Amino acid sequence: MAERSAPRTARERVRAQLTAEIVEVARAHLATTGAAALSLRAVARELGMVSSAVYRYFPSRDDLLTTLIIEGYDALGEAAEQASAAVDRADLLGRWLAVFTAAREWALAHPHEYALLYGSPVPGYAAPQATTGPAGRVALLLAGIVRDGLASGAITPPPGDDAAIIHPGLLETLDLPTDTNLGTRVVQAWSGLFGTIGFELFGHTHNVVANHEKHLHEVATTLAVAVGLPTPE
Amino acid sequence: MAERSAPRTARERVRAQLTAEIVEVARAHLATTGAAALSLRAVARELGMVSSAVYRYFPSRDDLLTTLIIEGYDALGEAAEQASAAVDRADLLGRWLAVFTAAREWALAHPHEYALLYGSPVPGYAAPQATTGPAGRVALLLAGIVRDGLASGAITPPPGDDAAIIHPGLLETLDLPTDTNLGTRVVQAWSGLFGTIGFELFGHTHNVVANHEKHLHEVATTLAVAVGLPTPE
DNA sequence: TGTACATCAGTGAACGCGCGTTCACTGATGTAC
DNA sequence: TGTACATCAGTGAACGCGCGTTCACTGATGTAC
Repeated sequence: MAERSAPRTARERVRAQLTAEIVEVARAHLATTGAAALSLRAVARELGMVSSAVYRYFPSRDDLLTTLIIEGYDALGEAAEQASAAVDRADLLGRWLAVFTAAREWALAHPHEYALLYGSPVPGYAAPQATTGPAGRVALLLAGIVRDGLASGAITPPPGDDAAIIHPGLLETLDLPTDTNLGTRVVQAWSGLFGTIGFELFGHTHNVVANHEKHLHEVATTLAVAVGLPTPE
Repeated sequence: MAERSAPRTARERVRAQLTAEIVEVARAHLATTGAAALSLRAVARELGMVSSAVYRYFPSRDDLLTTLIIEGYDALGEAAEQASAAVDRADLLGRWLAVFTAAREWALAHPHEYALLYGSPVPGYAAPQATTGPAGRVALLLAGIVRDGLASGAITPPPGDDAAIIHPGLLETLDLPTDTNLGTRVVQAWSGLFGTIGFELFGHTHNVVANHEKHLHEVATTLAVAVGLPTPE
């Protein structure tokens, strides 16, 4: 709850570093064993410490998982944010496509982390409140692009009644109107993005899609049209 | 490999029934424990038999999983097919929406089975060839609606180059043209459907979407427009 | 119809494995006076 | 600067658990003559 201040003493510095090392090893194990099989004992073993010692750093296996999940969402979110920020701010479609592409690339580079974030819930694990913030970063990015388009007049919002579909508090937070379909379409784009990535990663489009990169580009473009973004021709 | 003929002797009938019972209990366990934690021993226990006896019916845990997966895809596929067949054949949008709605309802009624089919791959399990057929039933349904629309002239195919994105053999099997974007859009609709369902089921749209039924309806409509289906107004 | 043999279902014990978590403890590092 | 005490990291043993799979076996069911 209360944030620790920056480590002062030597002991605190060592502690912070070892905590980070545990997370790092756990993340590496994730990449080979998968989330459900992630084992505290195996992580401890690799670090040359006895399994009970890990409990000085994480009160339980679930807390270690929570850390991995939060860091995963943050890494993915940051990759998408950077890719989007590298594009001319006025080029809405360019930013939109950059988010889609960056998310896919991050997922391909970290397939097991992706599965931890967007695959089946880990049995016996309930995600705490702390994960919801980082989980929304990519969606926020997409909503931000749409908001910019609205402000500049580039986007003509599709007719609809978001108030009946989307949580009103969220529309307010995102600064989106309640009497259009924009919020619904943004959510659709968000789940469409990760649905497409998931299908590729989990093998559902094996022998179906021949060029996944081009396919995601098409999906992103179609979803851009759906939110009213102007596309060339 | 070679298909068994219908059971003749009493022993064969008993065997077929007990095999079905094992699968049934395993499916029930799935609904409470999740796929990764599904245990042969627990299933045997519930059936009042010793764990090694199950090996008379399934050579390994993975084979039991495979059976569950195939039956899951088939149950979902059948639900979607029946819902679609109940609609006037000429009402393309109606059939389309029926498939979306039926898939969501099946998923809500069988969340753990859904997770087994569309969630993260079970660690250490590789899906055999036999699952790919049943896995495609819903996609085939969507493609069939689009094909009907093409044949009747109701659909104006979106321009594009499916040949560069979709496996050409598949386009041939589905009897779809190679010089449009229809195949890509059908795949997008397919992954968009399960992406949306997955987001709902796995809690990603908690505090985001207030009315999931309406939301899926909107998503389905947007995707219908994307494949060129005529929609009212 | 009756007998001899083959097939199959189910048992019970065992192998070898790994897991999360607790607890009393030793010894090192930090802090207060 | 030196000493007495408190804090903390890491140890090692243990608890209690469940898992998939193998194997030699008993006894019942089916088959061929």
